[in-house]
Formats: sequence, structure tokens, C-alpha cells
Amino acid sequence: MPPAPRQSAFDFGAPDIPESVPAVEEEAPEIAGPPAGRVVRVRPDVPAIDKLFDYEVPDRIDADIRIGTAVRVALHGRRVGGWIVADDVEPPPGVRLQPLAKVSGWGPPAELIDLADWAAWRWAGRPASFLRTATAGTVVRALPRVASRTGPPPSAIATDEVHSLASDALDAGLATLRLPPAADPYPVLVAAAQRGPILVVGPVASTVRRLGLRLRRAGFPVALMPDDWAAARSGGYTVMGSRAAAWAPVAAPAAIVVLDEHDESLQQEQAPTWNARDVLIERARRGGVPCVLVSPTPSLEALAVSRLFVPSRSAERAGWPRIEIIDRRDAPPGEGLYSVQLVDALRSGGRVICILNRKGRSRLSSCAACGEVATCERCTAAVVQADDGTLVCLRCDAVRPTICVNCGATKMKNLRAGVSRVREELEALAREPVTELTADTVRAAGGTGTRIVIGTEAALHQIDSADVVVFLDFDQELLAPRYRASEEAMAIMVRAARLVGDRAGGGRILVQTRLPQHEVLQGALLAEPTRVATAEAGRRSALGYPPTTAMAVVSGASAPAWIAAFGKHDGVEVLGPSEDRWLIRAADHETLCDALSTVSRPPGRMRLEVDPLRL
DNA sequence: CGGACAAGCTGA
DNA sequence: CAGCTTGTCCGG
Repeated sequence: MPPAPRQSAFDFGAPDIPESVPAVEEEAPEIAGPPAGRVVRVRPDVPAIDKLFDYEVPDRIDADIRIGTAVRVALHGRRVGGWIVADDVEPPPGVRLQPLAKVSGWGPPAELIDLADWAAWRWAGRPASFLRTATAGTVVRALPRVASRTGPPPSAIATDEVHSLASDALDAGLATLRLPPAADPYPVLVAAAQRGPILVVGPVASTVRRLGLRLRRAGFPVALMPDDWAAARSGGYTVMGSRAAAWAPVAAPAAIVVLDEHDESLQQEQAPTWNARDVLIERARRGGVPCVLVSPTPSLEALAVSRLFVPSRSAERAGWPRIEIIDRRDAPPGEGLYSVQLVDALRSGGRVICILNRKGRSRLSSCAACGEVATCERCTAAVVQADDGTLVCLRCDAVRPTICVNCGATKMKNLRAGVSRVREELEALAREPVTELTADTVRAAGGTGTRIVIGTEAALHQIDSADVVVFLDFDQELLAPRYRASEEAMAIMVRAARLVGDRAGGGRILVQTRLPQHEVLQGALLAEPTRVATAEAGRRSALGYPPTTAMAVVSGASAPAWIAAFGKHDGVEVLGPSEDRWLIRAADHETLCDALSTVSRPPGRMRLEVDPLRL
């Protein structure tokens, strides 16, 4: 347990002295040798400075200084924040050391200081950005008392199949635990927390929080991140939270659990594009503690590095809803998106969520200047405006920039948004009001009000339960031109499955498709996610995509300069440019990241994305 | 990052 | 050559 900070120690000496006072020059020269005081190394929290500096520790704050402590230091005539990263160091000769200016408060434990260096290498970022994630949002001057273990005796906890499977997984060290969408992960947390305070991270904060409150009610001390940072830092607590909690300041968790490890929101969108799953795998490895990755549809990344545990076939099957595949290949012309089965579902009563995976902004665009309807130059079908602003033909897949063929104007207006039009038609079919939900719709506090809802994929995040989910056109997901399309489609299926619940509870998913044999649909239908993983692993390996390889994407105005400085490295391919982006590829992350770390950033804007989710 | 300092440009 | 801009270096 760390010593309690002495309350008077946080600020000391005179307040900030005006910088212009040249007091130092007037001092008498040092008599003999350097002072024998304690010297620490500090990483400044300044984005552009990737260098460590040494400072003397004034006696008054000596007790508060340890690795991780957040401090303020004088650097080049100003005061900046930073963290102690090494203690009792030998300063470089000939440097006149300054004293630490001030202790800001508690920082992350030493383990995370090292982990930040590793993550900076792994995702080509700066250690300071990770240390910021690992530090409390507000200054923490004192820690609460260390939690005492108040968990119930192991015998008082009911065990079931999931609990014992989780125990086996924990014994395996690094394990993937495949639990179907409707399965409750709580027994996994209990099995882990029985070994001591654990660290739990999942993509959805509200879900993790609910699980945390359940554990707390069962008698386990739980700190919920980010609010309970100080409690987490004090030790003894099970610490839970969403992505950023991968950097929760717990010194030695007894085990680590990642919930829904396949979920893309565990990866940060902005660079450095670190992934909580990978950070936690490394944390567990360094700490020598078990790490269990839980998912209904494990990522290839997880499967590649861990041992897989699955429940019995019947248990897994029971945890998926009934999936009805509606083959649209021989749909009568003119029926459009509206199959007989869909109409039945709409009229059958119960909550129906219709999902139209229409990524395009508009079903039909016309020129804002001359009113000409935008059509394909090759086949004259109407084109849709894609999110990247290009016009894409749905019939022949031709792509062209957003330019009116009639007058050359570059601004289009939406004649009809995809989902909006379908909403009207569903209303006519159902003979009752239908609500539209998209990413920009603000959900009313009491829900949507109507029994039937139409929305984009975002609706699956906004609604928490339904009787039926209908995918009006799932093929756009299955055929999306992204290398992770199958895994993403499976993740969407999992979300839908969670809304409707298991098959015993009547949960149903209707999927309209022209690809009924696609492994995603078969995998969900049969509750066998292995089908997706196997097919996908073969393709990735054949194409040289992750996780068979490690990749990074370089883009932005300064990308050419970066590529020029990068040059050639053994075992590293540089592909491109394609659309002003370069792809860097190597057999593994060691090779890739070692090579990336040899180059310093040129001035100007650029983005270096390691493990890109999209290529 | 942002201050210090050096090298380069302008106008008399 | 003062006075200013622009560029490069470096911080403990």
C-alpha cells in the first residue's frame, strides 16, 4: 500500500517566480560535485516533445514522489505537466537540474508507465497520450482506503455451465470464451472475481456498469471507471469500464476480462488507434495473470492468439434467436424490399425493428443547380451518393465523382433519403404509424412511441428490446467492400440477436438476402460462428490481410514526406499510393512496429493508423 | 509545444 | 544596418 500523502506537501516554496528574473546567473559557483539529492526522470505531457528530462526532488515532496506521480515541471521557461517515469536516476553530466515545481497528484502505477511505452511502439503513438488516458480526469490528491475483500464465500455463489467454463478458461491463461448473444456474462465475472480483484472492460459503458452494480450487490468491492479512478488506484477493487478502462490504474489485477472483444468500438478511432483488447492481452501477459476474451463471435485476432472455449452445442444454440432467411433471388418483380414474410411480421403484433443498411446518403440525388437527376453514365440507372461523396451506381457499381453530367455543378440535393421513403411504405403496408431512427435522430425519453421502427444500423444501438428484427437488405453488409465485412456483418447480427433475445423467449430475426448460403447467415442460423471464422481466416491468409499480417495506413498531407523518410526495411512492404494513402505491411507487429518507430514525423498533418479497420 | 537565436529580407 | 520575418533547434 502506498503511503498516505502528507497534506502540506503538494505545493511548496514560492509561487511561480516571474520567468524573467535571471537569478541563477548571479549565484556563486557550486563548491564540490553535484548534490546527492534524489533525481527523477519526467515525461512531459507536451504532444511534440518525445523526450525525458531529469529533475531534483525537493525534500518537502519526497514522500509523494513515486513512479507515475503527476507533476509540474519547469521546461524551457514555462511550466508543463508530466509524469515521473523513473526514480533515482543518474542525470546526464553537465546538465543543471531544476527542482520539480509541484506535485499535481496521483498518477498511474509503474506497470502502466511501461505499458504506455509499449503501446506507443505498438500503435506508433506517443507514450504521453496513453498516460493521459491512464490518469484521472481531475487531480487526485488523496486515495480512499484500500478496499477490504467483502466478497461472499465461494460456496455461496451458485455455479452453472458458464461459470465452470469460465473457470477453465481462466486456468488456460489467455483464452477466448465464446458465449452466445443471449448468454449472461455475469458468471464469467464472478468466476474471475473469486480469484481476487479483477479488471473488466467492455465496449458499452452502460452494460459494463450494470454488471458492476450486480457484482457490488453480491459483495465484491467494485470501482466503476472513470468516476472511481481514485478507488481503483488505491487497490483491492474490481475495476470495470469501457475502452479507456483498459488503462485503469490497478497495479495487479487477479485476472482480466474483455467483454465483446470482437466489438470495433474497443478500438480508438483517432490515432493512435489502440485496441483495448490488445492492450489488455499485453497487460495480462506482463502481469502473469489470466485474460479471458468473451464474445459470441470471436475476432480472428483473438482466435489467433488464445485458446478457444465453447459451451455445449445445445447451450450455444439456445443462446441465439431463431433466424429466418428470406431468399430474395426469386422475388416477384415489383415486390421490392417488401416480402410476404416481412408484411406478415409487420402485421403480427409485437415490436418490429426494420433495419435498412443503406449507407448511402440518398436513394436518389438531383443536381442542386439544374435539377437533373443523377444517373449512371454507363448504364443510366439512378446513382446514390455514398458517404465519401462519390456517386455510386447500384446496378453496375460504377463510381464517379459528384459532378452533374448536365451542367457540371458539384452540389447534389437528396430527393429522397433511403430510410425515409421506406418508412412511408412500411406505414402503408402496416396501416399504422412507423417511426424512423437514424444516427442523428434523438431518441425520445420514453422510447419511440410506435410499435414498428425503421432505421439504419444505428437503431440497433438505440433500442434495447424488440420481438422481431428485420434486415430489409442484408446484402449490402455482406458485400461491403471492406476486408472485415463478414466480421462486421456478424457483429450486427449479434446486436440484433441481443434485442430479440433467445429462441426460447420467442426472439426472431428476419433476413432478406440474395446470398442465403453466405457463411454469416449460415453461422447465425446454425449458431455456429466458426463458419465465419474459418471462411474468413482462409481468405485473409490468401490475401495477406491481418491477422496473418500486420498493417498500417499512412495518409494526409505529409504522408509523402513520411513515406520518403521511411524508405525500405527488410520484411516490410510499402504499397501505394492509392487515393493518397499508403499501406505498410509486414509479417507481424514486431517487424512492422520496429520499422515504423525508425521514422520521426515530418511537419504537417498526417495520420498513421496501425491495424486499420478499413483499408 | 513555444521560446531563443540565427540567418535572410527590406528600406533607407 | 536596424527592424522585421522565417526557420531550426532544444528543453533537465
